[in-house]
Amino acid sequence: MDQIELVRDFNRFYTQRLGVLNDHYLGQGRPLGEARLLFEIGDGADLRELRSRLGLDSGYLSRLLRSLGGDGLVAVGPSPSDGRVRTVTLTAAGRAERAELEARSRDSVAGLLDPLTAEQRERLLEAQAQVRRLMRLATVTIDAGPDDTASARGCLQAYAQELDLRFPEGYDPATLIAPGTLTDGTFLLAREDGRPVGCGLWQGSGPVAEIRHVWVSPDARGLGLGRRLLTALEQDAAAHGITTIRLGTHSALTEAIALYRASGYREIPVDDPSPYNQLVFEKGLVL
Amino acid sequence: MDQIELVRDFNRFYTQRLGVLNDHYLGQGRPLGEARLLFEIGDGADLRELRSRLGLDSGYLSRLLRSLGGDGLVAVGPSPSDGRVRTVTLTAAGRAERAELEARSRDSVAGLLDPLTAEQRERLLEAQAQVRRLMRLATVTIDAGPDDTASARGCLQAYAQELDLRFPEGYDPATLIAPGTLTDGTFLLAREDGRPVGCGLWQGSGPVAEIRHVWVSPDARGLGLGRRLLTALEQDAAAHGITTIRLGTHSALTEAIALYRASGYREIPVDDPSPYNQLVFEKGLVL
DNA sequence: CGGTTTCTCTGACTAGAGTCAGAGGTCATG
DNA sequence: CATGACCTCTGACTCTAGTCAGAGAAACCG
Repeated sequence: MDQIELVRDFNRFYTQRLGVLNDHYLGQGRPLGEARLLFEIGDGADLRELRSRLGLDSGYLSRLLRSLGGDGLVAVGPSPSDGRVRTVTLTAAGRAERAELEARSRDSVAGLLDPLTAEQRERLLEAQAQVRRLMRLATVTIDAGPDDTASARGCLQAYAQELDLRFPEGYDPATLIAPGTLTDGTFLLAREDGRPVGCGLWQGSGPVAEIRHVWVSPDARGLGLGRRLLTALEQDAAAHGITTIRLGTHSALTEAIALYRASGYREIPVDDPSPYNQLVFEKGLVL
Repeated sequence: MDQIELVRDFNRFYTQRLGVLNDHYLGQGRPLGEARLLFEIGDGADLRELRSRLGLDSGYLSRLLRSLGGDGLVAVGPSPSDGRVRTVTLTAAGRAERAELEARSRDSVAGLLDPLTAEQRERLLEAQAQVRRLMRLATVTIDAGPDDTASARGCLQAYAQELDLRFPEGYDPATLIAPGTLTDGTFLLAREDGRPVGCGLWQGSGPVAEIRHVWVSPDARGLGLGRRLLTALEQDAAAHGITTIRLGTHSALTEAIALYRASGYREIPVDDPSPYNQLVFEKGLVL
């Protein structure tokens, strides 16, 4: 079996097992759509928000809520801030039912873990975490785009804020590339499910260009996304005729430095106007 | 988050990702039930067999096939061997459609693997295999039962056959415990999705009892099922007042010997009537 | 050979999940 | 205060998935 078949086989296996688990804990009169809604309402939510979060038709949502309301599980009322919007909250009965669903779900998972030894459970969790990290990494998209969209600005701002915290001397946001001024180079934005989770850019017209502002959102760290971004930047630069890439970094950014070294960069003497670039690295690119 | 929540969280993550993958490749007019059927028909199958394999109502299956037949994808005809039974085969168009479904599925998985490096793919596959092994192990049930059911006899026969192959001197099936004669002791049968995948028994009335006939089906090896069976036998014996457990084994069974040593058994001098028991191990039980 | 069992098909239903087109209320704005 | 945008609700549908009861043909068994 090749890799693709192995993954498909695992997917089949896992959906089947999950189906058994889910049928077991949801098999209690309540249709799936309503059960999902009970969870998503949480401590009250606007219908508008629920609709977009669950991707439901407004008529369908209305009907689901009426059904739940008929069983006394939810109460729908006007939003205090906007008279057009309606908010839904769980009643005591609704919270009880949600708690029962939660408990059933927990029980069915507990039943799964029960026959395993403590060490086997650890191994299962670690393997699941590994699968998840790699699948998250695989589904992050990296695309070139303008550096002055809201998402791009958000990433760059987060980057600046983080450096300001991590550098003993702080970080002056004016050091950032001015939005919209990147003409010789490419800005790459990484997204997970549409949400921006990282960025980076390269800049320069000659045979030598510089990589700057490589940043990965805290909740997407440990996936290997920094490396993917770096590789994507190198490939894009090489495709634009760049043969040597440089980058400067601060000695406080130890993980970044390790990544650069592991990616084939070698340190060169510092000759850089920026006070933050305490180390400079260089790598030759081949197309 | 505790272990149960971590597993639930992974399940949510994986179903969501799988949903995206599946919607992508099955999003093409064909309802899920019919698509599944197209796969399961394979190179022709009896309706009776399909029904039991997929757990379908006979009326429902009939209708699904009529719909597929209306699109010219399948042909239903009488079975050559039994006039009551009908067989269904894929037409050329049906094979083409199935191939297209397969290709879409493969493409969507290939798209997932594509951004990963070769090493990351390896790690993903290994982690998936690990998850699968542990989940298989966790869902195997081990229950005490009579040793003369069809399932039990099947396991014991397979055990004898395998020993006959592995022992240079062969194995005499008469050495097996005679079915139905196990009075002092317990026969345990391991099942995966109802299918027997292993067995084992302990026997003896005194404070000392013997574990015999521990066997794991080849397709369930590497899961850790041997250890689960051994532990289950020890616990059952201890619960019946046994304080010392012994077992004899053959020097050709190296994995079994390793398992016994790792499980706290220590070798004792051989004092056993069976010529196959070249080594004897012993372990004290605590309730 | 006749009765019983097995297998398939048909018709009549049900429930869940979701879509679509308005109706009518609420809000922001010129 | 009129207008358009926004939000929710209702009624009328559709499609999928599945259940149930019974009819009719074929096979099996004594």
